[in-house]
Amino acid sequence: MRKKQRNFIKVLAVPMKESHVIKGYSVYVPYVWKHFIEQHKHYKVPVVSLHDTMQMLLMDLLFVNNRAFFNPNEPWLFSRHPVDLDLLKHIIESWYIVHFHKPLPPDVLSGMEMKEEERVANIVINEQGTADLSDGFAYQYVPKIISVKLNKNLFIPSLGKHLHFVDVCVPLSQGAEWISWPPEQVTIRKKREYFSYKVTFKMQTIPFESVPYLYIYVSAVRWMAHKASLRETGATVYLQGTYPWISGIADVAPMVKASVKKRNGHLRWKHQANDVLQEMGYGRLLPEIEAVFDNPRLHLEGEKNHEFNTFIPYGTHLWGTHPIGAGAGFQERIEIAKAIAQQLSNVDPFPVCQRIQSSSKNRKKTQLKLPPAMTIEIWYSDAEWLAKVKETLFQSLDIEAPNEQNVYAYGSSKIIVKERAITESLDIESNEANGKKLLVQRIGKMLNNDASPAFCFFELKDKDEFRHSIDPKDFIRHMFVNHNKWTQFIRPIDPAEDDTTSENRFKRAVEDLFRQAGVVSRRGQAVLERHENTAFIGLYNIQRNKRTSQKQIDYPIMVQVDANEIKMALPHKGWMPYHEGLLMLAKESDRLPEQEVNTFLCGALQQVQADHIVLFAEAQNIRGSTKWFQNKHIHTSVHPFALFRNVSIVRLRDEEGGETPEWTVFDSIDEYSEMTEIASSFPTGVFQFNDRVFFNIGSKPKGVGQGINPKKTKLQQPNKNLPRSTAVELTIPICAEGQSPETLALLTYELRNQTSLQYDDMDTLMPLPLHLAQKAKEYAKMVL
DNA sequence: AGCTGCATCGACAGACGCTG
DNA sequence: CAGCGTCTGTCGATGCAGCT
Repeated sequence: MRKKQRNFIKVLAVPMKESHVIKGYSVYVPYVWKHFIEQHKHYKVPVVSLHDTMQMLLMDLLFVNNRAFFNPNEPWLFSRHPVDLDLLKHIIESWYIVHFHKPLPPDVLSGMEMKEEERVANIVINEQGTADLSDGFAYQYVPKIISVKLNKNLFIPSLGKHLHFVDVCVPLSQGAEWISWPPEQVTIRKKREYFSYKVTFKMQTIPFESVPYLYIYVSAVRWMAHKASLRETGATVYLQGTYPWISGIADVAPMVKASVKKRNGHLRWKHQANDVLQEMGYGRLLPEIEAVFDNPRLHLEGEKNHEFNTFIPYGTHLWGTHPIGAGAGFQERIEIAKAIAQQLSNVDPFPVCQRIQSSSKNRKKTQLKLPPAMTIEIWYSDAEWLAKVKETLFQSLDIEAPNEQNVYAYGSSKIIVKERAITESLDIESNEANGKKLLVQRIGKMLNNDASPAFCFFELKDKDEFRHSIDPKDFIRHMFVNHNKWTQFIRPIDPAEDDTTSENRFKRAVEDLFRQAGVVSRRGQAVLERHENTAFIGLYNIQRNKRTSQKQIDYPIMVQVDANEIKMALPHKGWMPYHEGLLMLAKESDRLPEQEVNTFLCGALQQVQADHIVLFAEAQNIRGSTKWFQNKHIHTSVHPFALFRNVSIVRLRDEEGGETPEWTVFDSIDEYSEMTEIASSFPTGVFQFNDRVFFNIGSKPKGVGQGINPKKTKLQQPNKNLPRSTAVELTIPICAEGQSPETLALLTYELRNQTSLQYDDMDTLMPLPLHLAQKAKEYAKMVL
């Protein structure tokens, strides 16, 4: 049976058409206090710690302004209700004593005042019709203020009940957050487990949209019910309880996020929060955090030993896995978002995006396009491993039987295979004084001044197994690059590994080696040949910091794919074949001054011979070095490459940092009018948002999201992983003559869809030239 | 104009859990 | 051998205001 195609998606984003006027109460930094803090420069007054403490103790605060000490026109604290100044002073004084072991001098806080105030967040629209907010703080406090006003008692039809949400006081930068409380309970393996639904709100602008949008994300928080131990040095927990100084609070108390730190193997509250409370005269209000981690279930079951219950959300920074699967159910996710959106607007405010269809069909090529000549060296220590690599290699090249000369033909390409034994031990204790030098010597000895270009497989243990010795991977790659050799590592044969996993491992390794030689999938080659006179170019800024590289690297590269060749351009070096570019990258990558970036890009573009050039760049990567790609600067006619008439530009923005919205799917516009969304799992395709912005949903690896019934709620399938398929936002500001944003959007998807040799059965997140550019990063200079 | 201290922000890393 | 999605924490770059 043919699967019915879903033709519409609805984006879970609410347009914020009106400017917001917020009435509240503000406290400004008193002059004496500001002066006092400044006098204490030598102390490094940890203002952040004070702010975190205040946010934790004064739940009513809408925000704490961390910059207030430097900006006398901005309020320090902003609250919906009048602030109890005596209490505030008491908190500050107690905090000071705990941190400095002496009392705050008298009168430092005497000038503290509270006043009623309005803040205005106006929507300003630039000449391109793109919205921005007049008040820079608005991106942070508007979501908070909107969320505070909403009714949090929501009826969720698929659950057949109401969910009650509580506000979570989070630091200003994290937007706004709700948690459903009491938590949901499920029984897994005869044990009771807990989770809550979580809603987060974020303000986002979208190019060429005259209004900002409030993105609504619905996810799940899985609470730890059994002993929790930290893998990392810190964690965030949720606190819920009654402060002694607050009376008559709502039926369900709000929550606060608080930080926990691990020092010398022991857990403690960050900012000495409990000591501050004790200093205030309330005793140790917060529970001993180590006891909470030992038995979190006590707190979830509401046993009242202390004023505050503490809940530990599961994260990968904790050891072990959680019996409940990640993610919220598809049904509830939509229903929760809808129940919220309906309060913000009378009509259904979610924008609807229609699918755009491509009519073109590709015929898969039968052969891969390889370089004319290729030498492949296999560096082995285990004969069985060597045989396995050869077998996999021959399979990929359709070679029936090995011959004695080890020279093979594939299409018009000549392939030479060489076997080379790893004769030196590369396992050198990390405490060996000259360890690194020794390593370089030994690798050099094996290479024996042979600088003939070759693609090399190298048998090497996993990183984990070099825990007590130096990991030679970077040294090998570096030395090999200097001898014109590309490296592909493959782990030794593991007897515990099952056959299919092992086969896949070797197959993917062979494919990744071919990728380094600039080989694309059969389907990818067909796509490129259909667009014969078009050059597809990915712009990518390689960034590495000092932790992973000798020095900081900030280096733009370009990767061009067309029907004939895959090329790379480097600053001051121009275009060269992709594989040569990789070697060059290892030697040349550096910091390129910002003002030289555009010279490089334009210079390289000038040498491109094609009827049509399509440039791809990832927003989060490129907008730092080329400001034009930022939302507020992106433009439909003025652009950095205006010299070239035949250029089209596609900017991609992915999910990182919550920059793309969630969505839901449905079949037809009739269903839309009846408001009957179908919570489905994973459609793919391109959906149009406005004239120049699209959302592209790519396919997932097979099996991700399988075995999930989208009609069932999380409560009905608690142990299933319910992934959130995200969309990539495509912005197409510039179209060459004869091109339209629609055709370019479809083209972009075509270049994501099964074009990578290694993933020829699924989509890559980025289109082929960008994908290859990102992959080149591994060759940028590294730590030695 | 250069320095200092604090704040924000983006990139990155590492982990799990699912997958091919 | 990899991918994506999701989470957390760390680091370095950058930006700002005030001081010298």
